[in-house]
Amino acid sequence: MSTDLNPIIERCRAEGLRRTKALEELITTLLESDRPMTLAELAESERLTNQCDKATVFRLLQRLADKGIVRRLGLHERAAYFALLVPGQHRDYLICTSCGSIEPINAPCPVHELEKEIQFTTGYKNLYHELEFFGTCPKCIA
Amino acid sequence: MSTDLNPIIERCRAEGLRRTKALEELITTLLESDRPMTLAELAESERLTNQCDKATVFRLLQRLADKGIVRRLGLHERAAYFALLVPGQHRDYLICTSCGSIEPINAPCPVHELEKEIQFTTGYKNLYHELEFFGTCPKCIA
DNA sequence: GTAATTGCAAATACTTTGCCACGTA
DNA sequence: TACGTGGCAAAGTATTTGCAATTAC
Repeated sequence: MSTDLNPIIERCRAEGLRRTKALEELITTLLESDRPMTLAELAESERLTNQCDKATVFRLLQRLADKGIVRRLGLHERAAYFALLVPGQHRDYLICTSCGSIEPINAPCPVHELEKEIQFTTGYKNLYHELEFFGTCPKCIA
Repeated sequence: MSTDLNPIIERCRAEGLRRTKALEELITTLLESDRPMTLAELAESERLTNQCDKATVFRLLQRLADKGIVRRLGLHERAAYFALLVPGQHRDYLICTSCGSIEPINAPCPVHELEKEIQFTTGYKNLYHELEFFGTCPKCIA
């Protein structure tokens, strides 16, 4: 990533977070990574392992997610989700970030072209994808 | 879902699974649900709660996932993933189901149109999406 | 000085396994 | 009969919290 540390720290400050060494190192680690990371990976990463406790990293991530500065990926409940795989059928989902409701999307999935392209350019085999939309549902807005 | 139970059971049989009451009820429950479900939801669902133990549901799901009949959603490690949220920047990922490596995708994301449409038709607010491609990477194929 | 932040340890939550009994083929 | 499957209970792993001490502002 080519983004700079300071503007992000400024956003944190604007949200009322204090500028601590742990915060700086955490943001820097995420900036240097070009992919999502787990709590364990972060806590044991070079910059953080001797800097602070895993619980601190956890709480930082929690605050940052609250403020919209990081995002926790996945279907949000702590548990794993399972779905039946019906040949020739593909489902994408719409999930309310407030009440957690999940509903299937009817619209045709616009990703298949890209999927083929990725298969071609990267050499990955057996490609499939997961696509989820998140937002606040009408009930939760009211 | 409008799909029928028997063909799926037949696929299970073809994969060497035995036709048990628990298997039938589990598949039926997943068929009746139009969204992914957690282990706990399944184990406590009407059809299964007095039918079998949670461990049984777990092992069934495990076998079915092995055979490609159900899919476990998400980034596959048991842990939660976190990513920095950079305004104006969106990332999709390509993940190897064998070695677990994650890399960002450069191609422009083809989902924004659909996202707007969903926002319009469903009344959800603050929409965003997550898109991941899964497959076997070239290294793991070799 | 005050409130946010941290470390450490303990508590939860969800997942996974061992072992022996049981049911399907 | 043979081997996949099931129940129950225990172990494993990741997340989350309590509380007193510390630090940023």
